[in-house]
Amino acid sequence: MASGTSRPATIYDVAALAKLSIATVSRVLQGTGPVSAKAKARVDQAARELNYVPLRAARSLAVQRHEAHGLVLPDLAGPFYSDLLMGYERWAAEHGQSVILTVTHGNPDPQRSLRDLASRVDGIVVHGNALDLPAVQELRRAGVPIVLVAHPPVKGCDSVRSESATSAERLTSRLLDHGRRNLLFVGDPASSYDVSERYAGYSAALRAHNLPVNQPERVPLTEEAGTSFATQLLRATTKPDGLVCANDELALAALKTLRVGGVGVPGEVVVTGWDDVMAARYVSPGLTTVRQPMAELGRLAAQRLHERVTGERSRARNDVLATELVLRDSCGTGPGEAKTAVTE
Amino acid sequence: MASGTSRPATIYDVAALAKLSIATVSRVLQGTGPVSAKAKARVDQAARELNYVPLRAARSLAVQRHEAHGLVLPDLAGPFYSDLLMGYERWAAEHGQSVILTVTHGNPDPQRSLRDLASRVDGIVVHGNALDLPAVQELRRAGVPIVLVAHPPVKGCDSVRSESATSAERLTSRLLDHGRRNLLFVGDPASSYDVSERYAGYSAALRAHNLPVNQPERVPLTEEAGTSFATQLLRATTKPDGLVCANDELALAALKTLRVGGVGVPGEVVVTGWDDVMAARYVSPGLTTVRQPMAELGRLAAQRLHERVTGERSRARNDVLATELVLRDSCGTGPGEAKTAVTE
DNA sequence: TCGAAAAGTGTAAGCGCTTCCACTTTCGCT
DNA sequence: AGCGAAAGTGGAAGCGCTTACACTTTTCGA
Repeated sequence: MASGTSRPATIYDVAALAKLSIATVSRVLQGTGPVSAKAKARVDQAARELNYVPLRAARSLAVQRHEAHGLVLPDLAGPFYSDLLMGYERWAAEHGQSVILTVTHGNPDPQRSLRDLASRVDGIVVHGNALDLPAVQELRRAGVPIVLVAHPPVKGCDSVRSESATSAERLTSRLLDHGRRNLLFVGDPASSYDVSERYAGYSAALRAHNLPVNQPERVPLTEEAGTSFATQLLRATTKPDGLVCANDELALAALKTLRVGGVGVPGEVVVTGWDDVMAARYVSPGLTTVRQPMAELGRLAAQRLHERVTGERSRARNDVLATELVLRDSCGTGPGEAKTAVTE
Repeated sequence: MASGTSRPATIYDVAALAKLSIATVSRVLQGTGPVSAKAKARVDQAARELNYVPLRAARSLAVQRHEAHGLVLPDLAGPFYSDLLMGYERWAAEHGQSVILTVTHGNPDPQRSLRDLASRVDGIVVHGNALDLPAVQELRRAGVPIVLVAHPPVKGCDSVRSESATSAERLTSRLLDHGRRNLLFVGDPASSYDVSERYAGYSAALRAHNLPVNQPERVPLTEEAGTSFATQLLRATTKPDGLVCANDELALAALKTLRVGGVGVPGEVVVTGWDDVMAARYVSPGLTTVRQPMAELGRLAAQRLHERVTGERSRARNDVLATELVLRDSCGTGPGEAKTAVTE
């Protein structure tokens, strides 16, 4: 029967109740080593009776393993990181690993959080936007297995990311092929590796069309930045005929601001984003964007880390996952092009 | 100097290098007990040199404390749970607690995940949609401190939730006051405590206006359900003049489907949602909805759990946080009502 | 029927840390 | 100068678990 609020049962309690040694109890519960059916039954019974759960800390200490992964993310805003986390958690649960989350953005003392994390897990997955290189190197020096997400490969670390440059080039080319000649990349390439890749792809497309590569509009990847940039654009005497935005927040805010300001989208200006957030489907016109396989990215990162932790692989791997172009009306070339004028 | 890839340093290594006992090292590093300045300096130096980080498992075992919280969520889709998690993580980081996440939806073996979780943390915060009552009770019996989120109070557990019924009543009343007479609640109240409260508030408003309380449209809280329900509505001979939807996904999908189908919103039918997701601001007309203080809910849950864990409070508390009505054009009574016809 | 191998079990030594207790040194007084 | 208290330090006993190793019992083939 349940033991009320007394201190939780230990392996000794179980052993005593089952009239066996703690060694046998351990063997039964972990399924290691040989045990008689009789012993197993007695232990199982006793354990159930005492509501016994082995204390992780003690087990970890003994086996030198935590069965836990650390996941370091910059943030959780947007569906972006949540999906990654979801995918990760799912894989981890299926493989009996716990996941300990650390968010760096706004963290009062990331250094401390990291050290703390490192001492409770078998390995760490770090999102590129969450930590700078020195911090990652420090972890590596401490001997912690590391997998990088959305970060350029680092010697000795695995990495997992989604393809960016080529998609951005395809996207940009599409706009150019449909006659746009005065595009502008909105968003600061320096804000993350992913964004720099997107800008690189954008630039490549311009070059391929023999157009001069213009400087990006270096603004943060937020709705506020999108709004204020677009507001400013409304007042400008000469406008670009297309905005290739670094993410959907930026794109949505700009799109809406332009529309409200009387600028036709996609008529006068086309707009594209990146990430395919939910709002991209609901805004008018629908936002053309690029979808990344975030959950898959998370799953894969978890798997790669596990391989490292268990030692079943020692050569570093750098995976790149494909993205998907989602064409909607905001780029004026989508499948629903004809509908553009009518929508809403 | 960094120690390469050898086994991580232990407190013995530090003690040896500092020529002191492990007891003193521990005292220095944890800041407990008296130590001479000289000893402190030597230990700090040695620890830095060896890149020493105390092993959590060993510490946990010794002090009988994990300095970690478990957080059990049903899911991470939508901004909803992410924000909660964000708020939680933030508080936890500020107070030196790690957070271990478990997602139940789609979990191959929630039972196992839970037991596992329970043995690595000092307490657990459970979202009401994540676990059923028996599972919670089982945890309680095991003696784990528990805080419930968005769950009706349970004897002996703290709980934190946001106000629902009154907001729903206010929202519904507003529609009724503006002449709507044939409302319909969309979403299954049985799907969660929160939703049942919203329906209760909706019902209360109808009663207060001496209108018969009609049955809710019992559909899941998803975009798909919203779309198919609205599609069906388009074919119906007689339509409600307002949809009070249980969440934004439902509302957005319905709103868009109706619009595309030629039904005027908010002219013929008003629509409201719940949660204030990002898309609610970008859809046309803007979606009237209710915003919950998710991050604050997370923060508070973390705090309440901590109070329980540290034993600084033993009487259960049940907190209810206020929500905020966000009036937009979709309900036809928003601040921007005049703009309704012009928008987009 | 007998003996070697296999099966089953217990004892005890850690895993790396904290902390009680005892001990030595230093200090602040009278 | 001398004495009690405080400060500083180390020894050693756990915390709850796993797992070598040693031991006893079965099993089973010859």
